[in-house]
Amino acid sequence: VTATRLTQSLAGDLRVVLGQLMRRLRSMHGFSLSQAAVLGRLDREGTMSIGDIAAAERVRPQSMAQTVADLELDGLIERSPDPADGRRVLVSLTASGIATLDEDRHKREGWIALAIDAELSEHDREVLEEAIGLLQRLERWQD
Amino acid sequence: VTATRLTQSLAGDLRVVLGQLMRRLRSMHGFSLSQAAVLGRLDREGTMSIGDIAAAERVRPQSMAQTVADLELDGLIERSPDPADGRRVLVSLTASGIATLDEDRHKREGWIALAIDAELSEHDREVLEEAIGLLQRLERWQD
DNA sequence: CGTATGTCAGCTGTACTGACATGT
DNA sequence: CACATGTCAGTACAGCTGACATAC
Repeated sequence: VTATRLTQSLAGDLRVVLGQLMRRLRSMHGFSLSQAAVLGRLDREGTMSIGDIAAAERVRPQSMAQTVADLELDGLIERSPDPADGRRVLVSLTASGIATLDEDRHKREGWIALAIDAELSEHDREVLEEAIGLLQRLERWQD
Repeated sequence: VTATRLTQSLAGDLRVVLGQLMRRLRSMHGFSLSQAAVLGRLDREGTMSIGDIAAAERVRPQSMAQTVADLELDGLIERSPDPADGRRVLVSLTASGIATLDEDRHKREGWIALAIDAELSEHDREVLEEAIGLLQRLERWQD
């Protein structure tokens, strides 16, 4: 029932590097990490509702509503009611949001992606992809 | 210079699963994740100074001082001056801290370790170990 | 009516920077 | 003296829950 000492070390190393990565990710952007994540996703996937974005980012709708509200204050996204369903709010990038995203990409946005391209071999990328699947399984594990 | 669309997706998936894992880790414990991390580390490595713990967890000494102060208020750890260097503060588990850690292990502590033992094959564990090294390289990458 | 979507308010946890006291 | 260690105060960020309004 008890985890082995070796597994505990592995788990500890994982926990520490997760924390480091999260903090480095946070510190890299002019806007916040959550905001950058939303901008990038809208750019990749186009207009989405708040609930859709929340589901994709795996946070509560209330949390995403706040992030989207912050982005709207900065003029980077635009909200409009869904003509087909008055409850839904459609979120899309503004011209200013697209420009900001482009500009930021040349500096700091997409940092993980750039690091992956610069640092990892093809083999490494395959290992990372497999490991992401493992991490997802761990996250979903129930005692 | 620009990352490929595929790498961007990989990076996005990684970012999302990192966030999920961090949040799940946080929600699993009676005490906070940082507190649990410190208790576990003291148990594995014995008495350490605040600076030592901060370095191992890769956070600033000021942050660790706060975590340690919280644990002291709960009576789970004990602070004592280093007889050999009056600037240093040695931190060790109290009897109550050891008891709390033991008790919690049977419920929620060491959750990642338990999940790894339960969910991952020997091959998976090797992949994870390799991936942790890759994540460390990514974290240290400089543009 | 019940259900779904989004919002408002308040809270917790985490770690940061800058300024400082004290000990070597 | 300078340097190291730790602490205090203030700030930023991220996400949560509960209560609620509105639309289907």
